[in-house]
This record gives sequence, C-alpha cells and structure tokens, in this order.
Amino acid sequence: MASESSNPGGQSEVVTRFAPSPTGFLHIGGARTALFNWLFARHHGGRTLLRIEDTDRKRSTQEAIDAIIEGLDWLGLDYDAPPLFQSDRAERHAEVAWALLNAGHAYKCFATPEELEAMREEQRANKKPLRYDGRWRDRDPAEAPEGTPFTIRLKTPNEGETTIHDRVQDVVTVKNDEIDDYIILRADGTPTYMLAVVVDDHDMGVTHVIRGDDHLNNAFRQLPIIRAMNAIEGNWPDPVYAHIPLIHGSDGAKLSKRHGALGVEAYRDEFGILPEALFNYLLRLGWGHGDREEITKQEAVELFDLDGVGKSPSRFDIKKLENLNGHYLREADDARLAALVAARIGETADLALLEKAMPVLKVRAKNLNEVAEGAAFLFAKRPLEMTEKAAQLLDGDGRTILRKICDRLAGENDWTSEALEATTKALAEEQGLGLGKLAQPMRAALTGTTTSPGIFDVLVLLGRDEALARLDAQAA
RNA sequence: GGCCCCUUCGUCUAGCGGUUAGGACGCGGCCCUUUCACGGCUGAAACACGGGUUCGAUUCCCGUAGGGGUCACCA
Repeated sequence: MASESSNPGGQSEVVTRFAPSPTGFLHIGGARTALFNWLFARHHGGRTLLRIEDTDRKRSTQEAIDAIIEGLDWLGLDYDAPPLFQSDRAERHAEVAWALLNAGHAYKCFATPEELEAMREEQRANKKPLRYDGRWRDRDPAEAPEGTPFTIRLKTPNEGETTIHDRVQDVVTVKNDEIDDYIILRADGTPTYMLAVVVDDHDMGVTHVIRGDDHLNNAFRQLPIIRAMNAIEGNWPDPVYAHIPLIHGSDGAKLSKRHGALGVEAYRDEFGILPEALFNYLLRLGWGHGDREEITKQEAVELFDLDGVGKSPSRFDIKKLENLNGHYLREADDARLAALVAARIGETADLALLEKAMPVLKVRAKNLNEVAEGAAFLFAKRPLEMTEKAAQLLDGDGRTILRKICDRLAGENDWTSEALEATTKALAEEQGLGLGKLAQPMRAALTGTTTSPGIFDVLVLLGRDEALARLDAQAA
C-alpha cells in the first residue's frame, strides 16, 4: 500500500510561512528561506506569515526574536499578520495529541529516558538503526506502574511507503517502517516540535511549506499526523512541500560562524552591505533565471517561482555579495548613503559635505566601510597624516612643484572643477610635465594618501581656503 | 552505520538528446585615465567516473566515487 502526497493544487490562495526558532540571530540560510517564502507568496498573490518557534523556552531569547524581526524588516520582507508565537499554542497542540490518542492513532509510552537510552545503546552496539522499538505500541497501559509518567507517541504506519512530490526535490519515497513511533507530547504535557509544526501549519492555513532541505526527512514524520487528523476530522490536506538546498561555507562544509552564518545585522553593521544587495545575492544563491544577475525586489516578485530553484547546495561567496553591493551603492540615493556613512564616521562627519561628495565617493567602494574610508580626507585636520607612499610623493621635486601649483591656484578666481583643471593643465604644459606629475603630489598634500577621487573634485569638495591651506602646508 | 538528497569553469548559475557548453563573480591582459575605482574589449577556466538506452548523450536509466542532510521527552 503506497500513499502519495495529494498535492491540494487548485486551492484558492497560496499561504506560506517562515518559522524560525529564536535560539540565534537571523542567519544567511534562514534569511534566504524567508526570502523564498515571501517571494513565492507575493508572486502568486497569496499571503505569507511569520511564526516564532519558541517551544524550547530555555534556548529561546527575546534578543533573538528582536534580531529576527528586525533582520526581516531590514531586508524588506513584510508579513500579512503579526507573528504567531508557538509557545502560546501549547494547549491547542496538546488537544490534537489527545485527539490522536483517543482515536487510536497514538498511544501512551511509559518507557523512561534511561530505558530508552539503554535501548539506543544496544542498537548502536549491534549496528542497528537507532529508533524507538515500539515497546508500548500494543501493550496495555494498565501494565504500567501506578503514577508512572508517560509520553504520547504517534502510531505510524509500519508497512508500505510514502511518496512526496516535492516542488524542488521532485519525487522522494521513503519506506514507512523507517519512521518510528516518535513522541508528540512530552511527559510534562508539552508538545514536541514535530507536532507543533503540523498543527500550526494547519491552523494557519499554510498551503506551501518552503523550508531547508534539512527538514526533508521530517516531512515523512509529519505527514502521518496530517493523515491521521484528516481521517479523524477531515479538512487536513497535505501541504505542498518545497525543500530548498542548504547554503554551505566557501570550503563546502556546513555554514558555521567562520564562514558567514552570521546574523544579517553583521552584514549590515560590520560589512556595510546594503539590504537590496543582500536581497539580490540571496535570491541568486540557489535560484536562477536565465542570465539575469541584477534583479530588483519588484522584478524578483515577477520572476520568482519554485521551478528556478536548484537541487544542489550552494556555497556562500562574500566576493560576489560585495560586487553586487558595489552595484547597488552606485545606484543608491546620495542623501541616504551620506546618512549611513556619517553614522560610521562619527561626530566629525559633515552630512551636507558627505552628500555632495557621495557621487565621486561611492563609485570607488564595494561597501559602506570603504565609502567611509574614502571620505576620511574630507574631515581630516591639518597637519594631515601622511601614508608612507604619500610622503614619498612629496620627496624630491614634489614640494617645489607644489609651490608653483599653490601660487598659481591662489590666483584662481573660478573655483570649479573645469577651471581648476584648465589652469593646472596649463601649468603642467608650461613646465613640460605630464599632469600626473602635478596631480600626485597634490593628492598627497590634499588627502594624505595616494588614492582618492579625481583631484579637481577633491579641490572643489575641500573648498578654496582649505585646499590652498593644505597645499601650502606641504609646499617647499 | 541505516535512511534520504546532491554532483556543469575555483564560486553562483544557463542548458531541459544534436550548442564553438552561454552569462556572472573572482583571476590575467588591453583600452580609457591625474591615482584608485567605474566602464569597454579580451584571455585562461567546467559537464566527477564507469556502464547502458539512442543514429547521437552534459541532458534519460543503473552503478561507483565524492559531498551533504537526518536519525533526542532540540527545533
């Protein structure tokens, strides 16, 4: 007897959900799962919901909940209802467990944790699969000693097989005897994850379960609850499953703190990544649409579907993220960037000046930190600190040339990029020198470094007085 | 170990029986140029292996190898 998951297809509305457990921050993998759920629902004109799986109260923290919600918000993912907290629903979960028990789809197990550990130990020793052996499945509960605590276990089918038509993984079949009678209600009366997920997904009306590939095996454990409840009260359809491949680190190993399993706020705060860049990068990680690389949020809603999701795990590549970030930096609004960069520079930052300089600053950076570094010369105080290379540029003829430039520019009335360039070029020609021979010492004197925006832009940005003062300070 | 999944340039991917195997990141070169970027052009770089099926396999099937996931009164 084979049972196939009955894709409910044709139902009126698509409902997806993102269900993180608040035991850590919103990491890259979770963010992408949230993104795909959000995009799928938006693409199909459906709803998308957020559920906080805080069943494990000991490991769940308010800090993590805040970080997840803030991270989703930063990425621009919104939800169609306030977040649902799984811990609020323990009574409802227990109710379903008891309904299952009363209908004969579940049973009481009086085995103690120590007893179960001994069972597993033996299975390990005999190289047998580790699973509950069903010792209380057909036993009379009356045989249990009075007052012994018990758990409720699901009575899963022992024969046949179950097939899932996964929207990403295609057809996956598992023999039913691989699934043991796992616990749905603990001895203290609280629900386990496996029960809570199924009940919540049903009650929330979730039609499409899009989640990490690490849950594929769980689908075969969760389906028996759904099937049993459907038999009891009906209207418990199988959801459509889509198990998306996991994200690995650059070395192919499981994503860990070393490679990028950082919270999204780390990308925002530490790496200076723009949300639209992370959005685009995550979208393209594991999903493709022809040759398209740069895709905006609006386009993504139009283009995204599960068909484009690949089946193999992908590696996280910070270089590509930064490249995309550079692209979005160049497109971003200057006032917005100025505010973001000012926050990184601190009190010395002049917001108006930053915004004015932004067009020439942002094209040379891959992240906000680099923009801030590039902007440093604007707020430097005299005497400027010189990098070693900059100091070298001022040795030899540098300072004497600087004197000539300084004197010539001091007589310049039109302090615009065009006029300054014409004047400087004329001087270079008089001296029989290439423009570079003048520009580099100027750059050193004006910025204290050897790299900067175009030198005439620098002169204009600094303003006549400050620019001349800096040149004069280094001139012979 | 049992079960499940995966496998195209270093990386992200396009390809859905017949292609000079395409694009992007990164890397090299050239151009632009006052530096650094940007931009443009360009080069190197891949179908894991072995069997089938077929007139023809990167594409379909089966093995092998490698990688990953999962096996709790965690989620």
